[in-house]
Amino acid sequence: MNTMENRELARLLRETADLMEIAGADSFRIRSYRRAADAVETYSQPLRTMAAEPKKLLELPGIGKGIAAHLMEMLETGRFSEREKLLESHHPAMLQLLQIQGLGPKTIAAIWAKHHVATVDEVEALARAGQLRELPRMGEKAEQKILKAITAWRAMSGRFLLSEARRTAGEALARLRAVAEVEQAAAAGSLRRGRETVGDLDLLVSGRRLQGAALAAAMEHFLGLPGIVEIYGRGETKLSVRLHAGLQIDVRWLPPESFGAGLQYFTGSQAHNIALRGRALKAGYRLNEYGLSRLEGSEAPAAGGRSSSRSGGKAAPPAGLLPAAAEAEAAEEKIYRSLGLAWIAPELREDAGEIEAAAAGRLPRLVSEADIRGDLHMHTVASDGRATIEEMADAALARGYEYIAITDHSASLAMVQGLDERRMLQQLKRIRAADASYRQGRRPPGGGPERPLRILAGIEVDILADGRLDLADDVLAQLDLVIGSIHSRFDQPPAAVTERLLRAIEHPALHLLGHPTGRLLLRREPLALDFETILSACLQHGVMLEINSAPDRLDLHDRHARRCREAGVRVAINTDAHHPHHLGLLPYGLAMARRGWLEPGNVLNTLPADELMQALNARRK
DNA sequence: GCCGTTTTCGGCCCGACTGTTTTCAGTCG
Repeated sequence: MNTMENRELARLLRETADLMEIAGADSFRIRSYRRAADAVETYSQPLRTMAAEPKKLLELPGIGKGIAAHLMEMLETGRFSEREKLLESHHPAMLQLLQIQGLGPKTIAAIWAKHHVATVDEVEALARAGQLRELPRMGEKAEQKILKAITAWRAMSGRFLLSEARRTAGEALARLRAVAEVEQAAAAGSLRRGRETVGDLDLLVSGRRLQGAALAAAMEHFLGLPGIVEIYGRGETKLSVRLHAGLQIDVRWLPPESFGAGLQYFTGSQAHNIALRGRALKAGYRLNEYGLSRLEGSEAPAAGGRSSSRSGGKAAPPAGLLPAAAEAEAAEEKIYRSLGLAWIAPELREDAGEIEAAAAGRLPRLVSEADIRGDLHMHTVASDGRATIEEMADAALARGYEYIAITDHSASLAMVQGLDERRMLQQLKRIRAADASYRQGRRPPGGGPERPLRILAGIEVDILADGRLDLADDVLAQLDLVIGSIHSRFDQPPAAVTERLLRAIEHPALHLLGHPTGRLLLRREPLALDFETILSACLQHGVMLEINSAPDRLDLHDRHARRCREAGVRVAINTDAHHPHHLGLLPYGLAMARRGWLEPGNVLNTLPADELMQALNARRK
């Protein structure tokens, strides 16, 4: 029986599309493969369950006879001959080269044709030797750019976006929890702290009957997790594996009475733990992963010894990124309390003042999912979204939101058929009509009483190289919300991008600055912009910043979020939803907002609808 | 390759920008 998951099938299709691109295949054909990959990945059921009825595959949008046959081959044999054929004439390392900013299929093909070279290391050597510039339309500047991009790529490789890591952690934890003797299972480490990228996963398990043969059986069961390609280490209490994608997972067993202490210890960060242990020492304690104990001369373990509480009553700890068992956090809380500290949210544990604040009782009341009243950045079929205004509105109602803003792309993002003035005005009419209907009250799709939803009209407008916005002022003036983003030439020097943003901030129509510090994608180096200057310009002009929760990008850094708080510049935490289910991806942006110590008052979309409108209109005066 | 049909072919994905050019190819979104 084949175990290929949808994600794996989608990956093979995408890689094949990449190889086809290097091979110079027809671009529409390539696009079909990519669209099919999207369809496979977002399909709700595992395709392997449909292997018996190949015809059902054809019901998926973007999958026709050709790709259905490819999928059947993969499901039945685990192989994909079309891809293998391409790999005979092309090198698999080319797929990595495509991740280098500025290196595209044409250049990669040209390098191969001339030098028969395809790995990152080899291309780097060519560039250093000044041999890349011998290729047509390549010069010294381009060569230097590629060298820089390789450095940036190296810095990011080996780390995984929070969204990917979180999804994998969810699957891995589910597998552990399926074992009867496992009473507690939680993710610790940088994932729990909500870092934008995660190096590896630390999973902790515990259970009173989870020992001896039961523990060994549980570990064995875990090894059935799809995608494991290597077992690094396998001891009595620890298991280390590597997944296909390269992510490493460590599973650690802890005695039940140490679970809280272990969770604290393995959540880190290291700097936080060092500071905390220092504080413990001063107070006469020793803190390690097994608990907090008095140093000699004193008895009575202070905390971490038996987390007893089977209370079941929920103390409702502040919502973290991954819902760890409430009782585990309660055990953690004991440790902090014993050290004279309030429990510190994982996102804050960076030794960045959180311990002092906890001691003084001045920890922020962090913004949480429950505070968010609406989403102010979403796309529809008018540009590159997958759903209509009404479908997005229904999804928002189902989440209990009070308002949304429809913000499709403007014209210069031509690939997605962005809106020009004429189409924006048509879209505006549709949004106003939908608003008129939904503000009267609607029953959420899942049931429940009728509730009103405000639908604001907006645009994600492109900030051009000279700082102009790419829609006419008289059209922008009719919109409730204008988000300015840069969609091209992020490889401009930081000073040029800063200048570009500053010009846009002066534009009276702009409310929100999207991608304010440069995108943090796996392929990209975060841009070092002059953030202080940007912030003071925002403050002066009443422009706010966006924290974009889209899974492949976290634009604002935590230190920047914290500077927003200090400077009094509001942020909006939006999902950039292209599909109704993207509205549920809020945690990625929230984690960053929380790491930036943001409180509800710092966040635009925690405001009630009336106050939100006031805040937006204030910009106009 | 897929899709839709005015159904078995023709349309689908294009503008901004850079570095290389001297008119435009390649990359990105």
